[in-house]
Amino acid sequence: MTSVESTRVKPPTPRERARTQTIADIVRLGREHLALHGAAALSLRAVARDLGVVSSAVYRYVENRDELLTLLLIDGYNELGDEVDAAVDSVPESDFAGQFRALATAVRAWAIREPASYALLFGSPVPGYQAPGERTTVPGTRVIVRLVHIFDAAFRAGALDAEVSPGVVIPEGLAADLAAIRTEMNLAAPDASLARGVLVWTSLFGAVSFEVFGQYGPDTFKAREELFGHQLSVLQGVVGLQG
Amino acid sequence: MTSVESTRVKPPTPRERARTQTIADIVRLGREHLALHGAAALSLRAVARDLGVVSSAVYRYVENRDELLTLLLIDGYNELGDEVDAAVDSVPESDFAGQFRALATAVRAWAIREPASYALLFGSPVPGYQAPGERTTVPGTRVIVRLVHIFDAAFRAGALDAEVSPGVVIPEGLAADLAAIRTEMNLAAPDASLARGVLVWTSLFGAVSFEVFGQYGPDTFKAREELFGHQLSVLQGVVGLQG
DNA sequence: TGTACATCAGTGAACGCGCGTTCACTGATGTAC
DNA sequence: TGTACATCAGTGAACGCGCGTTCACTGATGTAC
Repeated sequence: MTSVESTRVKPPTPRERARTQTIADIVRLGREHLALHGAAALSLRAVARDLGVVSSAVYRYVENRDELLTLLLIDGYNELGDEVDAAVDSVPESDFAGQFRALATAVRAWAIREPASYALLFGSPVPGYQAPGERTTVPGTRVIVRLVHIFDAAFRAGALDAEVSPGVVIPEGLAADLAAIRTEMNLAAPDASLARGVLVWTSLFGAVSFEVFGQYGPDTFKAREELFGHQLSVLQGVVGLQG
Repeated sequence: MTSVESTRVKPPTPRERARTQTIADIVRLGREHLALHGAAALSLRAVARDLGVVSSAVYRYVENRDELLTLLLIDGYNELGDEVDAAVDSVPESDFAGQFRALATAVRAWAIREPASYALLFGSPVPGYQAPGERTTVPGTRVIVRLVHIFDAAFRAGALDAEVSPGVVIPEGLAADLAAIRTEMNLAAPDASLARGVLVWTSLFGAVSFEVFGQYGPDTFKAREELFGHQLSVLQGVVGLQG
């Protein structure tokens, strides 16, 4: 296919650059609209208005409303993923507990800064919209993949206490699920650690969601950063991460 | 006030009974609509259609769209609260771990059965809608109040290990928040136990939300009841609940 | 028990609004010779 | 370098739709005497 080669070799034409820029503008304006009115009220007409263009013009760039939602989903996952990666990368490789806390803190900071995008990614599903797995799975799993790799690296380095509470047994079906995950992600940690890792994952997002979605109420917790920090300490203990 | 006394003494007139029934029908139809199209798309016109009545007629019963949302919110909180209460009450008073598991299992069962109501109560906030605290706070706190009382009763009975991990300290601001909660709810448990109780609370709803909102993906976990049961066992350990 | 009046539920028309999406079109930008 | 044609961005009108809310009204139900 000559056309594929040529698009790689040739620099983008002005028209192509304009097109890329316009799509980026549409995503940006979509996010603003999301922040103000929520995903269910996201409208192509409103984005067109903000873009200074007639409503039918956005159909040159986006197939329909659902595709705009998909673009926003991917954009959100990648922004979160980038910030999480940067935060984790700034901690020494051997400091697994520090990496875990950096990841969690980055998730919380992004969620508080971008509550509408966070709600789109981790809140109630948008009625009538189904994300296309082939486009969203990879960006959508960046945080959990990174988290699992921190735990697994800690285990391989002997920094993960796999015998936190030997009394709890892993039932058969769960063990099968965990075995499949271990194979697919090429992990070394035992069932007990993986299962606890899953709980830490859900607990982290549970804590962030409660805070972002206002479940704590307006007055009950004033020291929210301290609360979150304490929760991280306890979760560290849950998964047996020393530090 | 004679009118107040008379409304208490006299049996309701047919008209009053019809009115009560119609409001109940509106709430029921509102919930169906919620389940099908989500909170943001909840419309008085659709409810009126289902009720077999002209759209303006519902204004005899409900002030506006926001009030219908409030009714649905209260209805959901109370249904969940009733089921949680029934589940906990069916466990012996001395079996604190069993009570905790009964509460958590009831929350999960209700959430899976009523995902749209669960999303309204615990998912992303509805844009443009602010719940009236004076009407929703009491029903909205039934589950956490019940959970805290299980933990506190366990502590008073000596069944709560308050020294689960002595290494973790409670920072000053968080301690102040916890002290206020202890006073207001008349609790006996120490800071460490209360703080861990908060984490257990957020973790419980985090796990349920991930499952109900589809964050686990379609295939990763097939043994979801086992996963949840295991998570409860670990959370029991987190708060130091023997059993 | 019968009548006069008040209360209430429900009607139907109307207001102004925003939405997603299609379509034929104009005019500017890019490409092939 | 210049011209002819193809591609593309954006326009403007239109389609059919549903929404929240108001208002004057009709007719049935309830109440006071």
